[in-house]
Amino acid sequence: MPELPEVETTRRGIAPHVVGRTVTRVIVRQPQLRWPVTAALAQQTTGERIESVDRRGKYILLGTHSGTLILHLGMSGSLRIVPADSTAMKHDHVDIVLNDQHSLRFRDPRRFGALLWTRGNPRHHPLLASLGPEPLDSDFSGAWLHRQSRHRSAPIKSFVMDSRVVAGVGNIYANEALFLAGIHPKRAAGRLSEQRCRKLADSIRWVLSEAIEHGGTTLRDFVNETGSPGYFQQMLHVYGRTGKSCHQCQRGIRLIRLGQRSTFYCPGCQH
DNA sequence: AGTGCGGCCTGTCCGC
DNA sequence: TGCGGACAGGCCGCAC
Repeated sequence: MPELPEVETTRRGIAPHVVGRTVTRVIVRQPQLRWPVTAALAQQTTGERIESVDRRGKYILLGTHSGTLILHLGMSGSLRIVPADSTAMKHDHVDIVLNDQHSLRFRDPRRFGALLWTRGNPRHHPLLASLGPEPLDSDFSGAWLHRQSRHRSAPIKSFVMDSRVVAGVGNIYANEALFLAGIHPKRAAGRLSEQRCRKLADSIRWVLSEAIEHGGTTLRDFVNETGSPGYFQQMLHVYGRTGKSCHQCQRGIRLIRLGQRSTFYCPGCQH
């Protein structure tokens, strides 16, 4: 479910409710997520005061004095602030109970999400260490994209979805950014000019920022920390629009598979 | 080293 | 209405 804008929307939503609070208890109803949620994690987190809520790619980082709780929402995860005594639903796997009678509740039907505890700098954690630049930071640019893509034969869409190239660009926004940049998703990454790389970097940055401003894209069941949906879906140009007419040229949007992922593009606008 | 695929899960939707 | 199969927003880890 959540791509970077949804994760950022979640981060901003929960931050005011968790920063400064202390974890009084961690309730694990279903430990089998992407990696098992251990008793040690619950023990290490309990008693810690949450000092910061950061994001790196699609990871949410809850910082405390002695370590960091790393959260990933996977495909179907969500976080909500709920009264601590509210009834847990079927897929509410973990509650981080806070000292204000509220809980940060992690729900994840497909269980591709993750909760990990790490001491020391979370950016050095194996899962985060090899992530590329943040797409909204200044070190991500057309020049970077151009340099990284030389002599690479992979389709440009797969390339920008590689988290080592740039962190957090998922399927929806990869499709949308390529449309905005006028680039065919199958084009070999290494064959893009620097100018087109610049256009693509700008498009990635623009589409992610826009989506964050609109509270994320609601597909199926994305909801923010209060349970309300995002409004970016109506802004999509290609994602999920197979056969519908292009907003720019009226031709039919096409669907192909690229690296096992649905890939949408306009045959008139993207080359 | 780079590329492409299988697999982890549940829920939903579509065609028969 | 029921059933099987395909598919879904992510990403690690493996084989080539």
